[in-house]
Amino acid sequence: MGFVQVSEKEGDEPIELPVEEDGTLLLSTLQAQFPECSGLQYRIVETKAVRGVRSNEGRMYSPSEESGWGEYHYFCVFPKKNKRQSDDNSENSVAKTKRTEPLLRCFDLIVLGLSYNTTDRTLREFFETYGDVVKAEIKRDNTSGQSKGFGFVRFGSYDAQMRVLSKRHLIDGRWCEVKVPSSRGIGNQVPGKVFVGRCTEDIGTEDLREYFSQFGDVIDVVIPKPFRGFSFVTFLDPYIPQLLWGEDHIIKGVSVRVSSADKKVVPKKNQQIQSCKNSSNNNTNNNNDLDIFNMHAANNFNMHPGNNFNMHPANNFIMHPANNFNMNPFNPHGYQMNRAMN
DNA sequence: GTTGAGCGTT
Repeated sequence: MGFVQVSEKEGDEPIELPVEEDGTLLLSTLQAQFPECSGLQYRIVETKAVRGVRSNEGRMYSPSEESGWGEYHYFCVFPKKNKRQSDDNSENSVAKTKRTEPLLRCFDLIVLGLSYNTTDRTLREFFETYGDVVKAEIKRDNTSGQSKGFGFVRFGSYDAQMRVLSKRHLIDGRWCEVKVPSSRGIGNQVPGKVFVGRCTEDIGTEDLREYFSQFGDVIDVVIPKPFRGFSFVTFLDPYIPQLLWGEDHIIKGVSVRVSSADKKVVPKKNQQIQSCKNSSNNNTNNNNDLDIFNMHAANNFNMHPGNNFNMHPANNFIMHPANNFNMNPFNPHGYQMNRAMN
């Protein structure tokens, strides 16, 4: 039974580690002393070159059959720190930056229920306690100058924005709420779901899943049959879709069009609704081919253990399952149970 | 000068 001299860094005081009967050093033995270590190196005295120790399936092999580990001082190799963040492919590291960057972007928030006395200035002063206020504006009647009782506020940091969203604020004696404006056009969207237009027939479910996984966990992919030139992709995280719209997405050389997936009104069995296309929604997408989102298997996001929806900082006030749909700050009206469910 | 659910501009 022999020992190998190993130190964390070259030149450090070495520790002697026991080798196995077959002359190999177990990676587990090594990691018992150097937890993050993934391999060993040593320096050739004559050439001053650094060599790596061969390792396979948890075993490290001595440099030579005859002389074993020799008198070398071995030192540890650690995984590169920037590499360790993304453990698989480079696509994922792209995804991570893409995933957080748009999320951190601030936008105007609507402040509802304001006192008619509240001014731009008092509005700003109130929200400055949360962070840097870029803009604070009361909406007024053009002719009279009378406040309409609502306004807009914009923060400099996403952190502040999230702390403010969807909770009540006592401003000038009135309880007000801050929401994402419906003008952002997401009122009728299905959480986590995107409509992928301009698809070609050779773009299969796995192609879609593979491509969109770089932005977040994909929990469902649907290509309507017969083929109609579009498909649907559902993310676990309901925030992902709005990060994707308007961007170029190229799958298999095809520039597909990603937009919001809107709720479709599903006719009840004995109570047919004449036409979905004549319904009141005036969205420009031909994507009203959806199930009602909360009936779809892929959209049971409230129940999913890995769902971070309820964990979002903006959603830290209601944890009751029955309220989940109303917790999304990006949904100004709250989701409603469709009658097809009843 | 009243009221109290909603949704604004560039």
